[in-house]
Amino acid sequence: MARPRSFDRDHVLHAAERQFRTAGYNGTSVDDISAATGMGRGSLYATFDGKHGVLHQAMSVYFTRLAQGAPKALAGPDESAMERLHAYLLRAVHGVPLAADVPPAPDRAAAACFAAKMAMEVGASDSEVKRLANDCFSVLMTAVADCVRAAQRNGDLDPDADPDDLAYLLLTIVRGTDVVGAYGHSPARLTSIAESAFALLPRPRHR
Amino acid sequence: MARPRSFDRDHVLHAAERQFRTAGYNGTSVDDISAATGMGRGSLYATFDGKHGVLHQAMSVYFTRLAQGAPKALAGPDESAMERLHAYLLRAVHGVPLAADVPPAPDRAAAACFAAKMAMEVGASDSEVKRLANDCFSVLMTAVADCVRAAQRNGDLDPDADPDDLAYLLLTIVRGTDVVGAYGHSPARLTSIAESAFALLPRPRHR
DNA sequence: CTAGTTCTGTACTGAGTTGTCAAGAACGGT
DNA sequence: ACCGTTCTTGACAACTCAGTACAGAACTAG
Repeated sequence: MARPRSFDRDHVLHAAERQFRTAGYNGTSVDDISAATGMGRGSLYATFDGKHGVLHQAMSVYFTRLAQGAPKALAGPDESAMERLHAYLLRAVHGVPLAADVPPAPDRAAAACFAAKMAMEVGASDSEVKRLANDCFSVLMTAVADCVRAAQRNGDLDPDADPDDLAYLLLTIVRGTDVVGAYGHSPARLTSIAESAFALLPRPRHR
Repeated sequence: MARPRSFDRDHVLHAAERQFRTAGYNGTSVDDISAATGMGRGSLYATFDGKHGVLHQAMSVYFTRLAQGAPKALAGPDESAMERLHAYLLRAVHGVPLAADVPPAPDRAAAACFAAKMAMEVGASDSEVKRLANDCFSVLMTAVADCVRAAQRNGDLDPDADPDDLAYLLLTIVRGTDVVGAYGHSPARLTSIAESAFALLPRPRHR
């Protein structure tokens, strides 16, 4: 009946995410988004209701990606829960990739968690961004806390430790890695931080 | 001989810092800076060379503030080194205050480390910002690492732990707290994170 | 009091920005 | 083949912004 869309919504929001990540929200104009996505101004406004809308929906897609990826990366048999936590910490060194098949990022500041970066920049004046970022965090929290519980069941972590507290701390470290990475520290240094964190996880009391 | 300045340089840069913190670099216009500082456009350009200059010099002042405050907060007798580390972690919950006598911040996103926030937003495209932020980090690193060494001397921390690694990790956690705070988590939650981190610090091997 | 120097306020320019609109293009049903 | 519907494109007007220029104010040495 009508003319079909000539773009793929997810693909467009993906490109917008990359743009927002590299230049920040206030650092990208609608024309930048237009260039990055290939969509014209008019279509952008009609489809996403301008910059605000593009950001919100891009964050929503990002959330979906996390909600699928994080549990997949962290769920599994109790025996290998510690390995998964270890791998998760080490992967944080390279930042959050745009997609599974895309190399994480050229410069480290653009590799930070999209939700975190937007929350830091405009979260104070845009409560929707804050809410979306919080949703992303919650999804990660659940996945990490579950993995911590698995490690506890397997006797790799102190069963007396509060798994939620531990998960909060681990995610705080992961987000902190984004910041320290933005300072320009080498991947080797970030790896060393991640390893230190892993080494300090509370092991079960000896015997 | 000539007309004297009618403003105090440090006071102006302080006001600019507050503005940049709350609205971000790209979110504040020169007029915003003018309004926040009380200086006219002309004077701003003549004195600081525009927005770039204001940011760089504001960060420089911030660096000076850290370079004085952090060692003061973390240096002291070995016996109380652990207490100082503990207090430092807990203070991070409320963010970095604008000044010693000013309450840290209204909303938590503006309470994050000024240097870190700027590095995250524009560090990728402004290497001077990256450098200044790194300087801030280095100053903190030295102070924290020294305090860790003091705690080790006093037998409160495992002497086999690398003090630099530990300091990097602690600062990563502190910066991560800024991010988690920006998500909107309660101070109680942030305090819990800080306490968890402190509890996991490596104690000397029993006996 | 005057001359010289530095600072301040404001108006201006050119570039860049946002959001809107209308004209045309691509489709499917009839 | 036509028509209604939906999408796209490009242009447009109003506005904001960064940076500059200039005229005048504040001050002091002599």
